Amino acid sequence: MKRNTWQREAVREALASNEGFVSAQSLHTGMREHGSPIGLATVYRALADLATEGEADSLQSPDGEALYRACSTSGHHHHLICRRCGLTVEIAADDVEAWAHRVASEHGFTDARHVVDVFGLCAACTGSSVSAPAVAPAAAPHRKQQ
Amino acid sequence: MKRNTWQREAVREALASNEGFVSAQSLHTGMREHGSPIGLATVYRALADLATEGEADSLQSPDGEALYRACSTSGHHHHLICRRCGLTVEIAADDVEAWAHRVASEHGFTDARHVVDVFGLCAACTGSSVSAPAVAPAAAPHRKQQ
DNA sequence: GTTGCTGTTGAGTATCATTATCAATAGGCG
DNA sequence: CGCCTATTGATAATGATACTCAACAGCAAC
Repeated sequence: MKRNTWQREAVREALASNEGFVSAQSLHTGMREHGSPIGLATVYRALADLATEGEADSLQSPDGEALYRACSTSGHHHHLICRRCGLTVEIAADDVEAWAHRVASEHGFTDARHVVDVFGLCAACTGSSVSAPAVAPAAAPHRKQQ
Repeated sequence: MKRNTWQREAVREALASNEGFVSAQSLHTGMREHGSPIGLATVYRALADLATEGEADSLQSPDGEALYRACSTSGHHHHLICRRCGLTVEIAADDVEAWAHRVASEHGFTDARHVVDVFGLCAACTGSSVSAPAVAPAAAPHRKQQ
């Protein structure tokens, strides 16, 4: 039986309070900074569950990190993501859905899924593009500083 | 100055001899099995270089691994990938390019890039879908066995 | 409210991919 | 041929994520 724990709810809320995509790591760090003693493993588990249940969307960042986001639109959709501040807009893309299935079947492929995401600079970040990030860095996805 | 080494050439060839996307790890393993004493770090470096120079395309597998492929089409294009055997077809997608830029600018985003890939089952794999993989597993991207 | 069963948690550890380190090696120009 | 320096590769380091297992905490029955 599935139990209700404050941890799972806390992860859901922390995710919902985020504008854009966040990594499990940074979500965990953020939650601890807010006083929650939640464990890292639990955050990973909760995020995986939410993604499975369709309450969250996930994508792979170019760095190979998995990023998560609580999505308001329940159905299938795609994302327009600011690569500077992480701001995310949900976009419907019926044209693209149709295109994906068409090219798949043209080449004999079946059971087509697709990954379609657009990265750019949002209006705010375009303006302040040359200087340091002007927006809350907490909202931005975690980046490795290698 | 950029030097020509047999290692770099060997990676290029190994990549070219592959139908679909391969991970750096499996490419390295395969090369060693063919008798090449090349080092893992060198394979990573060579793949990163090839990707930078546009001689190879890379994408993140759902497992978070980076996969590489030698692409014949020089310009910008996308991929239709069999999730069973790794077979990859290069597809042009002018419609999608236009769409991506349109939705980006509609939302005030600039400098739009996009990730567009279609995963499915190729004709051969669709036929043998219920049983074990019928195609050469060497051609399939490496998968973690967790 | 108490008890007991069992799903969940979390600290630590393991694993895997990838990158950094650095001494030894080998292009390629003179 | 010899030198300079880019490249290599064995190994260690790093970072994300998954696993382990004992302690804990929902929840239902009493």
